[in-house]
Amino acid sequence: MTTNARLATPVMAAPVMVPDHRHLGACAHCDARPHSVCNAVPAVDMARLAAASTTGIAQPGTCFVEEGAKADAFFNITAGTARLFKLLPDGRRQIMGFAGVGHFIGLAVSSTFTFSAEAIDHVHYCRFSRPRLRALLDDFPAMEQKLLEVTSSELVAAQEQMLLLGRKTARERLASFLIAESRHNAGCHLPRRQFALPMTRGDIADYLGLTIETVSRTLTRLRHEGLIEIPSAGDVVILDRDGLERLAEGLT
Amino acid sequence: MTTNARLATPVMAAPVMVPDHRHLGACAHCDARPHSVCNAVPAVDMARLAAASTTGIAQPGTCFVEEGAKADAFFNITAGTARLFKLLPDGRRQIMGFAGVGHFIGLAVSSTFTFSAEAIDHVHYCRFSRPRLRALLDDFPAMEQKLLEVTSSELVAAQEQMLLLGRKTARERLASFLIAESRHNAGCHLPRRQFALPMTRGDIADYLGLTIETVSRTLTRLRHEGLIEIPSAGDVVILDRDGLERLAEGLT
DNA sequence: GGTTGGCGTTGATCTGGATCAAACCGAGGC
DNA sequence: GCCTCGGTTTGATCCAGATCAACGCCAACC
Repeated sequence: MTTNARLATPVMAAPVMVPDHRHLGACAHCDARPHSVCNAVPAVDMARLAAASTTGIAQPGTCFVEEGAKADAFFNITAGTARLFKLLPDGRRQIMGFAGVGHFIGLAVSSTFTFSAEAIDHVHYCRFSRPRLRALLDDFPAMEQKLLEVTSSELVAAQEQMLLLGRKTARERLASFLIAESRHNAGCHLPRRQFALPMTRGDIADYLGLTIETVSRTLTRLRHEGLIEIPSAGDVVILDRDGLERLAEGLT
Repeated sequence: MTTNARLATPVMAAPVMVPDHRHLGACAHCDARPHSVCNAVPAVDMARLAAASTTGIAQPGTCFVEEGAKADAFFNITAGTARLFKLLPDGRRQIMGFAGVGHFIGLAVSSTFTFSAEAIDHVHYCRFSRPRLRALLDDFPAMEQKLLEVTSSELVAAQEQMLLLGRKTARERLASFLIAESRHNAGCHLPRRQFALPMTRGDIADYLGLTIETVSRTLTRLRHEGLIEIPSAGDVVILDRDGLERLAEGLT
C-alpha cells in the first residue's frame, strides 16, 4: 500500500530566481508561447505580459509548488516536465498528471495549493503573482477564455482518469496509459509507434493507482502477448494499436 | 467487477420541453440563481439571460445528457439531483459526481459530451445552446470569470477523488465520502451531525470505486466501531467526527 | 576493476475487496 | 393480510493485485 516513503517529505526547492531585468520582449521570443494560455495576449502587448511575471528554474527532484502552502502565485512551465501529486500522511502518493511545456499550474480558488509540483528534469517556469494575473485577465478577456478552455480540458481528462482508477483492471490501465502517452508524445503529428517514457516505473504506478511490481509485470505480459515491444525500460513500441485500444476501453 | 448491467443502456429522456413563452423575468425569480453562475449577470440584464435559455424537466431515471452525443448545449440545474457518470462497454460504471441545484453541466471543448447525466428525482434545468452561451459569455465577462472559478473548483474536487480512487482503502473512502456529504448537505450552515444519503448503495459504490457489498459491510463496520449511526438506510448520524476525519485522511 | 546505489524484473505468498449466494426488509399493490 | 419487488444486509469463497524477498542491470565513482 505504501509507496516511496522518501516522498513523504518532498525536498523544497531552493528556488533559483532569475532577477527580472529581462528584456521586455522576453515573452515575444518565448518557445512555450504557442503551447500556452499566453498566446491569447496579442503580440503588441508582449511587454505587458513580460512585466507581469518573473522567471525561475527548479532543479530536478525539487518541489516548486507544495501542497498546503499559500497559493500566492501561478506558474507557467516553459521547459522541462514536472510531476503533480498529492500525498497521504503515511507517504502514499497519487500523481495527478505530468506537466510539460505550456502547462499552467496553481489556478485555485482556495488560498493554498491542493497538490505539489516536483521537477523531473530542469524545469523553467514563469511565475505570476495572484494580483498581477488577475489584472492581466481583466485586461485580456481572451486569456481568461483560453484559461477556461484549458481548465475544462483538464477536468475532462481528470474524469477519464477517475474512470480508470475506479473501474479499470491493471492491464486496461496500462493499455490506456500507453495509448495516451503515444498520442501525447507525438506532439502535433500522428500518434507514433515508438516513443519514450521519461518517467520511472514508480511514477507510472503512482499515476495509475498500482504498485511498481504490477506495472512491471503487466508490461512484460503485454510484451509476451505481442501488443508492445520494450527496447529499453524507457522506450516502448506499439505493435498492435487496435488491440491496445480495445483493451484500454475494456473490451476483452 | 461488473456493476448493474441494466445501466449499460441508459434510458434516454423523452424530454419534457416547456415551450418557452416564459415571462421574461423568469430568471429574476429563479431559486437557483444564488447558487449558479447566472448570478454573475447583473439584475438589470435578467431578460437577456432568460431569452438565451429554454427550460425542461427530466423524469427520474432518464438521461438528459448522454456520453458521446453531440454537445450542442449546456445545462444548468434549477431543481433536483442528477448523477454524472461514464460507462465501459461491459456496463462497469464510474460516477463522477452528483449535480444539484446551480450545477452547470456540459462545458466541454470537445464536440461531444464526455459523460452522461441521469435524473435521480425530477430534475428541472435551463438549457443554453452553445452559440447563445458563447454570446452571453462575451457580453458578460463576469460570467466567464465565475465559470472559470466553478470549473477550477471542480477540477480540485476531481483531483481529490483521484487520490481517493487510486490510493485510499474502502474504510477511508467511506469516511471521506461521509465527511464530504455531511459538509455538502449542511448547505451554508455548519456541518450537520445527521444528514440524508439520497443516493442508493449502488450509486455510492460506483462513486467510490467499490461494490455494493463492500459499501454495506464497511458502513456496518463503521457503525460497530461507534463512528456513525444508521437510523435507516438513507440516513446517517456522525458520532465521532474527529475519528472519521482522521480515517478519511489515512491516519490509523 | 570492484563497489555502491538506483532502477527494473521476477518469484512466492498474502489479503482486501470482489464475486457468488441467500436471506432480510419496507413500500406498494391487490 | 399476503405477495411482489427493489434495495440492503450478511455469509462463504475466490482472486487480482499487494506485499515480501531476491536478483539483475548499468552507470557513477573511487
